[in-house]
Amino acid sequence: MLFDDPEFKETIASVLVPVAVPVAYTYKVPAGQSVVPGTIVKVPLGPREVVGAVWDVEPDAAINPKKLKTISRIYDTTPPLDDDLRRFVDWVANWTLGAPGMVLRMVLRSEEALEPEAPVPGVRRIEGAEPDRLTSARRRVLETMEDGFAWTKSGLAHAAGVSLSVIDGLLQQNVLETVSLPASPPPPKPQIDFAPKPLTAAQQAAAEGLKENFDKGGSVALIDGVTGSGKTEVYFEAIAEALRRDRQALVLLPEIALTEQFLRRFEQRFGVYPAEWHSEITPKKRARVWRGVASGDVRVVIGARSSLFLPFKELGLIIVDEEHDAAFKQDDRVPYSARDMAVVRGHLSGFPVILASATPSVESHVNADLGRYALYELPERASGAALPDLQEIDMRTDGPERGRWLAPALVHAIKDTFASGDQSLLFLNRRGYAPLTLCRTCGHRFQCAHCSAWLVEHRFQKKLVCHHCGHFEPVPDACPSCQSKDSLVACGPGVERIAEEVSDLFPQARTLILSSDLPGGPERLKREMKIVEEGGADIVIGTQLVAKGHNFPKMKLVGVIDADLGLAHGDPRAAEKTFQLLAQVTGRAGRVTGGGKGFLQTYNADHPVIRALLSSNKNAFYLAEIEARRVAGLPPFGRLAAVVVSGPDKTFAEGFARALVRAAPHDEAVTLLGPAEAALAMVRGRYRYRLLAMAPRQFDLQGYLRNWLASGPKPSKGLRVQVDIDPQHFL
DNA sequence: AGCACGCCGACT
DNA sequence: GTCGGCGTGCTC
Repeated sequence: MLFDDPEFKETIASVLVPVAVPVAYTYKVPAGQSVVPGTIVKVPLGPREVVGAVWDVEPDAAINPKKLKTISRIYDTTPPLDDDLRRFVDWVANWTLGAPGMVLRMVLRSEEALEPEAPVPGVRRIEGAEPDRLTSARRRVLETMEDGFAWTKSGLAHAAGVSLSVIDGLLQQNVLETVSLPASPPPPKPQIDFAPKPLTAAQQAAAEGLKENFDKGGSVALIDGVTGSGKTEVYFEAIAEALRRDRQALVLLPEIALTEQFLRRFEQRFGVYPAEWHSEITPKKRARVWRGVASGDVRVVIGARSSLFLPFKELGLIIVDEEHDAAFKQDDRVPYSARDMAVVRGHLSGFPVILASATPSVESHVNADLGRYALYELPERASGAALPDLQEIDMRTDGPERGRWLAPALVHAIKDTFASGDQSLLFLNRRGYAPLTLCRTCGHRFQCAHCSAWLVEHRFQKKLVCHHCGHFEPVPDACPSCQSKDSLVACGPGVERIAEEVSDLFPQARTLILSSDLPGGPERLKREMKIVEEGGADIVIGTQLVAKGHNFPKMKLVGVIDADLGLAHGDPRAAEKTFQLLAQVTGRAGRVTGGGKGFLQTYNADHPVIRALLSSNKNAFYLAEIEARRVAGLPPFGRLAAVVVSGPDKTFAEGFARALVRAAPHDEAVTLLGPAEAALAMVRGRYRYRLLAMAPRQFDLQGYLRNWLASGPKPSKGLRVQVDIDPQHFL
């Protein structure tokens, strides 16, 4: 019988498609062709065709075979996704309660990469052929081509100093012929011993320890080093070790803005630039990096969180720099934490992962403390310069007069710094002139019509702006409520107001504001950053964007205008975020030349975050956080799981959370911390309610949540369940 | 009538 | 995530 003949037997395969469905779909494999798990394919899906990957061959077909469609294309020039990557995709999907296909989508982000690189059209000399007339331009072209190699048209025109039409003329006369140049050659490999820097004793010890981690499969190391202690030099040695072992390495950075200087430092150490991967890479380069990573031609990638899903051929190391940074969390589509998933990928594939930060997150600190992570501390600046001398200014007793924001002690320090020709940085994480405007007569407060936040006055632009949704309106002459004229007062300071006070106090000083909303956009900001770096400003007033990346060699003084800002709101990470931000900012003082000074203006001099900053004792901060959690009756760090439930429907989110509490075993209570991180969610304007639930690890949250989502009341549209759990405990 | 927009469900 | 179907409501 025909159907018993193996030649004619139809084979089927399950294929993950980039769609939010919970299972892989089944397709027929075209006759005479074969696929393996991981093969990248194109399949019909509804009215269109999509790229997916074979997840299983010969599955038990659970669907009417008559319904099956056939795989329309098999990408056989691209290597199939390996077991490790497929396990990783499944793991992340389960972890985030998302569809595996949506995770796979992050792997297959460059459809262009699946095609072999298009050959470059080029030209070559036809042996012996001569042009009818040898003009000087033509002679230059032929001389340039004497080596006999093929050239691209534009490259040749440029090298010979002629226009393209000269080349076209020679082609016309059959002196040159068009050929296909092989696509661009593989990028040069990093040279392991190109220019290693001499290491301090502490750096050397850390580098040695990291090398040993390669023999302990899937281990995690935390490098906790103060600003300027040379963390980068240490993990460069780990990259060198990965390269020695013929493995690829990946460095994750939280922001694109940080890549440029990293690329330069890498080039100085290894002699070549690493491949770059982030959202602003052009599609062509993106495809080239994807292919290179899959073929093994690319050995080191430096990228944003999405590079975690690249199909490395032989990945052997991931480094997460600035591991505490919230930018590693993706909030849309598949919500994942790249830092945590990096740990997972290392664990699944058995290679080391390195987390690095001057201010590690509390969970990483705890993991190191519990011995789950190897800890390497770099306590000193590599240059030997002392850390800045930090002092508090208690605003209750030593504050400025009414209507002023700089305390006398800080003004004095700025004066001294200015007199000795050094720079001062005044840090205030608040854009605009004043965070609140109200009417002196009737008490009217300017509120955003859309989201009820206060409108922030921007005096330069003469606008009242909502920092949550972007809504703005002109500053009116009269109070809209009582019509009184000249009765509006600005309450509290923003950077613009501090700048006003500074110009008043130091009219001779060159003052500059660094804030993301200045007219002129990113280009102007870049220019001004450079001006500051080169010493072209004496007093800089900046928001949080001065905290990272840039080195200001002449910066000798940092004054934090309001150290309490950010400690107040209901975000459970408020203390941690404030500590990290202020530690990074005050760490700038004297970073390059040493001998910096810092001042914290505070009304909460007893707050543990302020105390920890002043004592330069990070441990005091971590102890305080751990204690705060104990006092609040929450499960300790390192032992808990958390789920963020968010959606436009308060009733649903709360019902969900309550059901979660009820479902937990009574002695392992799930704790609710709602509405947590609500501010962040609302900034994005998508969710009105957000709750954070926590449960101990023994409680199967994923299983419970899946079940609940499937059988509970129908969730309103826009509901998101986001898992925010340190996965270390589940590995 | 013709079409813009929003919501909903299917997609193997 | 993306598409088509279908309802509502509005107009050179």
